[in-house]
Amino acid sequence: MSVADPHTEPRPLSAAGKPLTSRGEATRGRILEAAEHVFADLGYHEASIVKITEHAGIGLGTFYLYFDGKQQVFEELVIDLNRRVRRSMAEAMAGATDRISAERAGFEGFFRFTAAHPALYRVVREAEFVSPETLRLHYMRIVEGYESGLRAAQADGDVDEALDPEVTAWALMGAGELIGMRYLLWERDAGGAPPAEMPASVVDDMARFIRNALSPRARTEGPA
Amino acid sequence: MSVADPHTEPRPLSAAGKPLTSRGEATRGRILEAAEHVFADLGYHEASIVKITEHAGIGLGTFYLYFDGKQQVFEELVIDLNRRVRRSMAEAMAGATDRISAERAGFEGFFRFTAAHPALYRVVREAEFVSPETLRLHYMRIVEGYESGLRAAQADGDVDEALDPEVTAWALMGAGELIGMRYLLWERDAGGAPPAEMPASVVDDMARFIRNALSPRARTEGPA
Amino acid sequence: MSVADPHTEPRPLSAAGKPLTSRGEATRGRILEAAEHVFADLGYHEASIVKITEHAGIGLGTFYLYFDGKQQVFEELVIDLNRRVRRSMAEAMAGATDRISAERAGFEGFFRFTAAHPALYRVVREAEFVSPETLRLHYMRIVEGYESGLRAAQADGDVDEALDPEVTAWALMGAGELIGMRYLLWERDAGGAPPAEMPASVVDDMARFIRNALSPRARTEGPA
Amino acid sequence: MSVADPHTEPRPLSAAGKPLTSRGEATRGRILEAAEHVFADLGYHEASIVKITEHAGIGLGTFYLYFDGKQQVFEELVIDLNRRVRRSMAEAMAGATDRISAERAGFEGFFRFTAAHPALYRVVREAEFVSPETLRLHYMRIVEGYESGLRAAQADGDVDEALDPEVTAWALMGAGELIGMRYLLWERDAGGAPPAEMPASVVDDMARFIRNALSPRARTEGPA
DNA sequence: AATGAATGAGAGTTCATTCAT
DNA sequence: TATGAATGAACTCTCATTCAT
Repeated sequence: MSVADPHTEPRPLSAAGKPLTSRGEATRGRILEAAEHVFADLGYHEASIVKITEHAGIGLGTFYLYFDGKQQVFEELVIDLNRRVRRSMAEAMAGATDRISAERAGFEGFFRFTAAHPALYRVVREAEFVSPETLRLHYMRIVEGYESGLRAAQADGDVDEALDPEVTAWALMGAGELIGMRYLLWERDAGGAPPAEMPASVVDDMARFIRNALSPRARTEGPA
Repeated sequence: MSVADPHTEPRPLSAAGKPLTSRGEATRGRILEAAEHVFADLGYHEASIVKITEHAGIGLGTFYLYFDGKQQVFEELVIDLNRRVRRSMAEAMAGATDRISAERAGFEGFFRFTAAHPALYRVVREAEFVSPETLRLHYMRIVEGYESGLRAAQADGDVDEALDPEVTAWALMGAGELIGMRYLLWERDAGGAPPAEMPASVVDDMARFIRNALSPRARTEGPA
Repeated sequence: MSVADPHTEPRPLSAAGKPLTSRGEATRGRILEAAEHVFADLGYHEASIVKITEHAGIGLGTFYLYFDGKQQVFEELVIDLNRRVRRSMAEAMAGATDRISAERAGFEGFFRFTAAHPALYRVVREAEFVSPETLRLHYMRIVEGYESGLRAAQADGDVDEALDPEVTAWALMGAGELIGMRYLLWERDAGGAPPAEMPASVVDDMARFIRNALSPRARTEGPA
Repeated sequence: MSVADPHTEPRPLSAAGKPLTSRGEATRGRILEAAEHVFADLGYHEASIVKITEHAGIGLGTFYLYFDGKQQVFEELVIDLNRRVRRSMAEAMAGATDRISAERAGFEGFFRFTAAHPALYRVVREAEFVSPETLRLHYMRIVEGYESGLRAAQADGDVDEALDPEVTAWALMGAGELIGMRYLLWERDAGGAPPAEMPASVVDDMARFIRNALSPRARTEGPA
């Protein structure tokens, strides 16, 4: 599993499109932090601009100096989240030597991030209010690096050549995401809180599933 | 892929908990139809009771004779949707003789349903407002039959014994669902509309992925 | 304290003004009983026709066969209450020989009734929704007998001739009523419930107050 | 008759609990004025927030910046009314030299206030919706000063020692209140409007009643 | 005589957004 | 650059009343 470079820098502008002073940039940052906190806590619709600005310690009107509205700040947050997920995955995969262990490491990175920000991730997944385009991009960005990684591995003979890299990449992404929802968000431990990290056994089972699915196999049968 | 029996019948009651006359039952049905339409069109939050009752051609107050509120109709719709998804899958799998083709058929049934009701399925997946319990149940119901099918197939030697049936079932569910989102909801054809059915090539690629992941393999290496 | 004869009979008619059959009369009675119960429990505005008919064990529409609406059934109830209050007072005063003890007995009758139906009495007193005319009549009916009783007692030399009978009657009525509110409705005993009867000491204190106010006095001073 | 000091100052806060700017304070004041007008005109239940804000000439949402809801403005109004009643009574009693004339003056102050705001006073008295605690406090505040005044006068020998000061205070309060209702609210003059002030003769009669009730008397009989 | 499904005006309340300061 | 008072459209929900059965 590999992902596209998540280190592209954002370009901070005011809502009117003007470049920001350093003071303005600081205010903008505080709003984003507050927004992440509030959205994760309350979900998109329960969150309100008043709550965000109160949490940020600024006046209500100030919000509109930096953002066009609720939806816009949310979309920005999704884009940022996407960057962070991909970074978490990229870092986890950095030391891997072969394809199979890289895959496993990638998912570990993904699960680690989800476990660290469960509420935030849930809000994004349940995002009727993110524009479909943004949501599609969110997945696309993660999947596209994955897909080219698979292609390369197929060329090296590390991954079954019969698999379509695109469909396979989406399938694995979906598998990983639902596993994350199932074991990190919907599972409650004794205290009622979601577990702090993905159980090792689940990661092992997932890795075995992936290895099965991907590794080249001696074919004796005819085509599917 | 197998699913728990989706043919359990609902028992229509008024909001006050009383049994319905046939006239009442008809009205209730019209509300549900209208609600499905409106939710699919607008999503949960943009939908409103007024829009639903207008669409149903009834008075506003009538809605509250049959449902406690917006959330309750929605949850009822999700439960109904779940029943229909499972029926669609069960029917598709009915004729399959071996495990691998049954799996493929199950996903074809799933994709067929999603393609037929793309907006509705999207609303359910993006469902911050469904109670987490309902959402979890939605997946659980689908997955649990799947899981026991895997167990049985493992006993018969048709599926790799090294796989954990639970994790595998969730992984495949997630894979199928995201594939559905990707190729049915987010893909737009020339006319801007989502495609009416899953392209055959994608189904083939998915089937190959599943066969790889599940079929037993001669093991020469040690454990992962 | 004396009161006008409270034994005048009501004339049961349907909402359309027609005389009732015995079956209809029974239904009407059940509605009135249920209404008293529900109004006392919930107050005027929290009470609803549905609750009343449910309590009466009849259909919703049936209510409108016997009453014009919510307000009408309430006014009827107030009139009935008035009759019962006056009866309770009249019975208490029946055995009294002299004026002073008759006064005391009258208040005891009044307090006894209030203690037996605290919620109902409260609802009537707090009756923005009773037509002002009905409310005025409620007090008038009680006070008018009182007033003529005072006049007679003045003629007999039992009550201070300098007092205006009308003003005095209203003053004593108000005194008694607020004492009732204070010690029966607003006072809560240990268990949180209002006391079941007026404490004897309060009745004694009240009686002393009345005796002071009413009994003729040797006048040595000039006029007030 | 004496009353506890009614000059304590209120501290205006927004609904969110924040201190107000002078502009905010002005708006809040306009809402209160409008609310008093509308409540007095229509009673509690017929009054609505829309009517209040329309009368105040402000937007609907503005109301909720200053008050939590209908009930809260109303309770605030009752508290304010209570303060004004007590002030009116205190001012009337200020010049009185002896107890008896102080009592009379107190009632004159009370009647003057009721005559000036008849509708408002009626709404308060008929207040099923004021929390019982608030209503009880309303009376308590007036009565408690009254009661201690009676005690002091008993010590000085100006008031009959045999009377219980508490019961007597409530009795006189009730007497005065019902007299107010009777002659100021329920009495209509030729033009159909309630009289602008309490007729002097009624005040005289009331004063005589009070003097009788309170002044010490030579006792030759045994206890009541 | 009795029913209860249907109605819709109107209630209280929220909150993203504007704009004068 | 920052503010927060003001706005009003839109929401969910209630319930007295009607009327076809």
